[in-house]
Amino acid sequence: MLQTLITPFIRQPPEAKIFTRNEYEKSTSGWYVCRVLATKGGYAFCRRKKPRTFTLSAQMSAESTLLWFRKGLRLHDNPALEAACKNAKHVHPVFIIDPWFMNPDKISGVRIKFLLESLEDLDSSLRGLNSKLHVMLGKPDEVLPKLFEQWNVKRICYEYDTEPYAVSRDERIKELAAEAGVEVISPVSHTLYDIDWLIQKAGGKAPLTYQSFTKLVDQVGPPPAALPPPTALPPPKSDALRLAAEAGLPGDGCVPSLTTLGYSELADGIGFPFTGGETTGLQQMHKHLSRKAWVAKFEKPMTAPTDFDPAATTQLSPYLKFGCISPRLFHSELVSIYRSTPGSSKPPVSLEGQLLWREFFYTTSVGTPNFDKMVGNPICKQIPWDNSPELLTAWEEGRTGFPWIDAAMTQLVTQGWLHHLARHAVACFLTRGDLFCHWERGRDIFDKHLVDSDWALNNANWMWLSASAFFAQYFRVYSPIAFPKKTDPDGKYVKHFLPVLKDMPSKYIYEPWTAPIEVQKKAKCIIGKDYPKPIVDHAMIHKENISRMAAAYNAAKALAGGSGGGGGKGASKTGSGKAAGGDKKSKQGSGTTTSNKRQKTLKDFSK
DNA sequence: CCATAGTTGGTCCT
DNA sequence: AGGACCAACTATGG
Repeated sequence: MLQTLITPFIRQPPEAKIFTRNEYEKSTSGWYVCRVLATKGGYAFCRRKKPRTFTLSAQMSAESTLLWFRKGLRLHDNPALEAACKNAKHVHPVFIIDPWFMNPDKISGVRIKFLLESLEDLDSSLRGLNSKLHVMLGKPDEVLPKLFEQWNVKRICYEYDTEPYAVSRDERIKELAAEAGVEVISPVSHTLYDIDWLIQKAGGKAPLTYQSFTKLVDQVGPPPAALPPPTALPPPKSDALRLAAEAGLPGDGCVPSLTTLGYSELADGIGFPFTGGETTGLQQMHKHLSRKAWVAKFEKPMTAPTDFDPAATTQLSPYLKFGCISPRLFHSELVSIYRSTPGSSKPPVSLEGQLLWREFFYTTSVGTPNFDKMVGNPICKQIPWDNSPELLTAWEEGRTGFPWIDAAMTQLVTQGWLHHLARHAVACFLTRGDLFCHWERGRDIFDKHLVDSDWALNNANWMWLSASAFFAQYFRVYSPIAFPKKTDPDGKYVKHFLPVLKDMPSKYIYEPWTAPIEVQKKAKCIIGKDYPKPIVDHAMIHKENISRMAAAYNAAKALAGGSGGGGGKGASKTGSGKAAGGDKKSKQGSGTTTSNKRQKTLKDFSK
C-alpha cells in the first residue's frame, strides 16, 4: 500500500531491490549498476566501475523519516525526497532557519524575502500532497537530534551540498545521526554532476580552464535525467508539531515573516522582480524555453547589461541558487531545443554554457583549498591590494561619481540582481580597474546583496574579474564610460536607477562632470552637490593599476622561482623566474611612485 | 620546450 | 562592422 504512494518512482514489486540515481549495487560481473529515470517515463541502467557517491547497503523500511530541505527547495527532481518516501509510513519535511544565515549585516532582506517566498511555495505544494513543511528555528545540530527523538526518526534525507559551511555542518549531523541510529541519505541534485566524481574522473585534479572542463564533461557524457515530481507522499505524524514543541523547539512550524527574523519589511519597489519558489521558477523557466529561437541563438556577450524591465537574460539564477528549479531539468530542456534547432549557439556563450560555467566553478571550488581567500589559495594571485574603507563604501553605496557604476550598484542593492556584465563592470572597477580594493571585500558586499549569491560562483567570479585566477589579461579594463555606451547610448538605465540624473543630456550621462555648468543647472543636477564628482580619474588610474598588476604578477613569478626548492622541473623554472624577477623589480618601483600620485588623484577627485 | 587560445576591453582606423 | 594595435598572461596539450 505504501508502494502505491510512490508509484511514479517505483514500479518494481515491494520485495525487489530498488535503485535510483546515485544508488549503486555491485553486480556479479563486478560493475556497479545504477538505475536512472529516462526523460519521460521509462528507466535506463547505468554501469560504472566505481559507485558515484555511495552505495545503499539496504533498503530498510522506516516508520518515520525526515526530509531536510536546505537548498533544493522543490518537489521535482528531488532524489532526497524520493529516498525519504521509500518504504516510509511518515515523512517529515523540515526547513531549519539557521541563525548563521539570518544576519542583516551580512545578508540583505531582499534575499531573505526570496527565501521565505520559496518556503511558502514549497509548503503550499506539500500541502497539496497532504503533507506540510515544518519550519524550525535554531542551529541544525541542536534542532535535528530533538526531532530524531521526538519523531522517532529512522532515516534522514537531504541534498548533498559542497559549500564548506554545509560540509562541516553536515559532517556534524552525520555524527549525530549515527549516535541516534538514524540512516543518512544525501544524494546529489544541486549540480548537474556529482562534483567529487567529476574530479575523480579528471584524475583527481579539478580543471582550471573552461575548455578543459567542457572536454571532461564531453568525456563523461550527459548528466542524469531529472526526476518527475511526486504525485503523493507519506504524511507526517499528525502531532509532529506538538512533539517538536514539547522538546522546547520554538516557533509554530510556519514560515516566519521578515520582521520576526529581525529584518525590516522591504519598501515598495525594493526586491527581486519575481516571486521566489518552485512554482514561479518553473513558470519563468518555461516562459523562456518557449522562445525556442531565442534560446537556440542566445549568446551571453551579445546581451545588454543595461536592459532592465525586462532584463536581457533569463534571471533564473536565484531559482538555481535556492534549488527552486533543477539544473538537470533546465539542461535537458535546453539540449532538446538545441537538437531540434540547427546552428544553435554553443558553450561557453550559450545558455547551456552558462550551466556549465556554474558546474565548472563548483568543480574548482571543491578542488581548491581556501577557495574563498587570497592567502593560502594556490590558484589565487597574491596582489597587494589597497584597502581604502572610504572607496569601498562609496562603491557599495553608489557614490563613485560614475553613473554607470553607481546605477549598477543601486540595482544590486534594490533588486538583489545584476546582469553578468554589469557585475563585471563594477567588480573590475572596485579591484584592478580603478579602486584597487581587495576582491574579498567586493565578494562580501555581493554576497550580502545578491539574491542569487552562491559561494562557489561568487568567489570564482571575483577572482576572475580581479585577475587573481582563471583570467590573467589584466590589461583589459572595462571603461565605466565607454562600456555602457555600446548598449545604452541614451543612458536609460542610469536615468532609471539614478533619478537625480534623469534630465542630464545623453551626451553627458556617463561623465556628467564634463557638462557645462549651465547644462547642470538646467538638469537640476550640480555635480559635486546633487551628484558626486568622480572618485578617481579613470583614464589615469587604470593605467597605473595595470602597471601595479604587472608588478604583482612579476613578484609572484619571482617568488615562485626563488623559493621553489622542489624537483628538477623547479630548477628550470627558477632560472627563467629570476630573470623575469629582475625585470619587474624595476617595474614594481615605478608602481610605488605612481601609487603616491594616485593618492593625490584621489584627493583631487573626491567630493 | 613550444604553440595556442582564451565567455564578453578600449581606441582608432577603415 | 571589422580589424590592427595596445603590451603581453598562463593552463593545456603536444
